Amino acid sequence: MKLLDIGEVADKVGVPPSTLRYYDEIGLISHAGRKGLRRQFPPDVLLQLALIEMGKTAGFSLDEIATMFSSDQNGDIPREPLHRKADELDRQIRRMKTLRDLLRHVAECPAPSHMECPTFRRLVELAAGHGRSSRSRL
Amino acid sequence: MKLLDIGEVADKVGVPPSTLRYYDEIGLISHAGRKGLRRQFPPDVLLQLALIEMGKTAGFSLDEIATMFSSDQNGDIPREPLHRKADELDRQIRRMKTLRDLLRHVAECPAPSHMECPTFRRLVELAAGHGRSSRSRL
DNA sequence: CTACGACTTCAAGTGAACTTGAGGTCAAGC
DNA sequence: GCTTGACCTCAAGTTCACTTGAAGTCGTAG
Repeated sequence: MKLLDIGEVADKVGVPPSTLRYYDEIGLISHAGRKGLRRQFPPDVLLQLALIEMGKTAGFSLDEIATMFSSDQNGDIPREPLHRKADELDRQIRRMKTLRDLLRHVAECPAPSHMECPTFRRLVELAAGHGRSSRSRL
Repeated sequence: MKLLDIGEVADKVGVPPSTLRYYDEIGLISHAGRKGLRRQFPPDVLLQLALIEMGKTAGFSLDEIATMFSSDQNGDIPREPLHRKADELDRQIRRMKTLRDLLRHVAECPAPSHMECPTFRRLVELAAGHGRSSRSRL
């Protein structure tokens, strides 16, 4: 398997090398060797970085992301936490859909102030109701 | 209209008063008076805070959230940016759905290492493809 | 009317996720 | 064989979103 220089990885995924070094340092990714001083990464790192980006988008900390996918290192997969994360994601997705609808509404609604628009208030209340069940520190 | 003490607001929305003071300080919310030294908030602040929570969940910074909904202060609503935010949310939602599916898959998949599971790789590649178009700093 | 508890300000501290800077190393192209 | 540019390390700095601490203020219950 041919290895990728840190610069290539950085270019391909669009993150600066400093970030890759940082991820390497905290053990989120790992290099498969060095050429001189330069870290050389296995191609799989591209997949891993895609996962990391996704996880960040979803609001997970690097720590959470690490534990999410480090599960496969030792072979034993803790299913419960993964299902819980998935459920959390589902709730988040629902809230984000509401927010999206809200934004689109605000963009179109002719009401002078959104707080006075019944549609707006209804959407927010709906969203607030959904959110109440799960407190997620971002 | 009856005003709410900062403590009541904090209890109702489940955030500490310190956070409310902070939001007040940066102008994300505003109080309608004081009773002694205590900030008194108009009831609308509850809606606003629900919006803020939603925005945070969606990965927006407090600054972005502020500009998103400060648009209605001066009466002129910049529609374009709102639609762009909504579109960004749509892409994010799609990525989150993929991540959710991924997590559920990982929880069930019997493969020894996820990186070796074709289903897993397909899902990640699919997600990576989606994500490529939009870079969102979280 | 006094004590209490929840608020107040202001400055400083915290943690996450990086970035930047100084000073150094190295492989590749000319 | 020397220059160049992209990497290296390590420490320190930055931003965001708060939290904490010290010292003080005030409305309400007893």
